[in-house]
Amino acid sequence: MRSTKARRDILDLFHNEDVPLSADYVYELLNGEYDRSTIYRNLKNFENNGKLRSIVFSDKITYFYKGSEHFHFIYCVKCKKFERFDLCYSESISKYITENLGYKVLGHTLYFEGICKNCQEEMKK
Amino acid sequence: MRSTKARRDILDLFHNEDVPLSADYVYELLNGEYDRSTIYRNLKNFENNGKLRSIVFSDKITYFYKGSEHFHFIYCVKCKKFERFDLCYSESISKYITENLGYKVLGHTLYFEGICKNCQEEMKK
DNA sequence: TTGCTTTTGCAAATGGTTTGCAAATATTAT
DNA sequence: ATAATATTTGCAAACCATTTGCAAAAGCAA
Repeated sequence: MRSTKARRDILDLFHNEDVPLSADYVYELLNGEYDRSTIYRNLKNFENNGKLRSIVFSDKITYFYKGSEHFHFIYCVKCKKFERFDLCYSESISKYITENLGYKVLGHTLYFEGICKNCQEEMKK
Repeated sequence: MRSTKARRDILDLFHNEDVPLSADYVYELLNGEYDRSTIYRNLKNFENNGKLRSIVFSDKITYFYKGSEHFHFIYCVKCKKFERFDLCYSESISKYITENLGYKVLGHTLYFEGICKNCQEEMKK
């Protein structure tokens, strides 16, 4: 895979980013400097070589995040923002699935949806 | 909400079904007797009144399942079938999110992906 | 059955994502 | 550096699950 300006710019966005980004949001963060197809293609490339991971929420949009760590998200259905949390019981569930159902587990997806603190305050007004 | 043949036929499919069904599969199971828009509209109706729940997998297709119970799924990426499992630690995670992040939790999605026993055998051949 | 409301089928629209292709850019050998 | 080769980009069109507008059909109460 060659190093191009588009790829460097896209990947840079994720370095200090803790929450998942959609292709469209990446496009906007880069001020439309690259075509959407370029963004989509490269996000997928990064996912294939492990630099990014992706998750699909109930809105059916793919969100990407750094592939180096393992964590999960809670999504506020009002303000549409994510927050990260690290608690995860996947290992014990994986064990259960492997031992009792015989699967070879490849991965899992876990996310919560709710209303964040700020939005709860907003709604009281 | 009125009782129509379409609604009765659609809902009947879920009574003895343990795994999630897509709108398209519902359409096929009913031999194309109803228009896809009818299927889509009614699945969404059922979800709104609690008769069904839905989950979106990484394929971005909405799958519906009986709303009466709470359970999760493991999906075989080879044979594309689901299997249900009931183990879930969502309550302790919910508690964590509520107490530490201040969210009001509305729901969660948890699924695993892997390769089922049969497909593992197949792959050995 | 009448009259009113909801539901259905059809066709067209939607929207995120993908793809074909020619032009532009990165890499490699000269 | 330069030319030769392979990859990547931008553009426009295609995809595909899902949604929507609208007129005809079906459910339901009186």
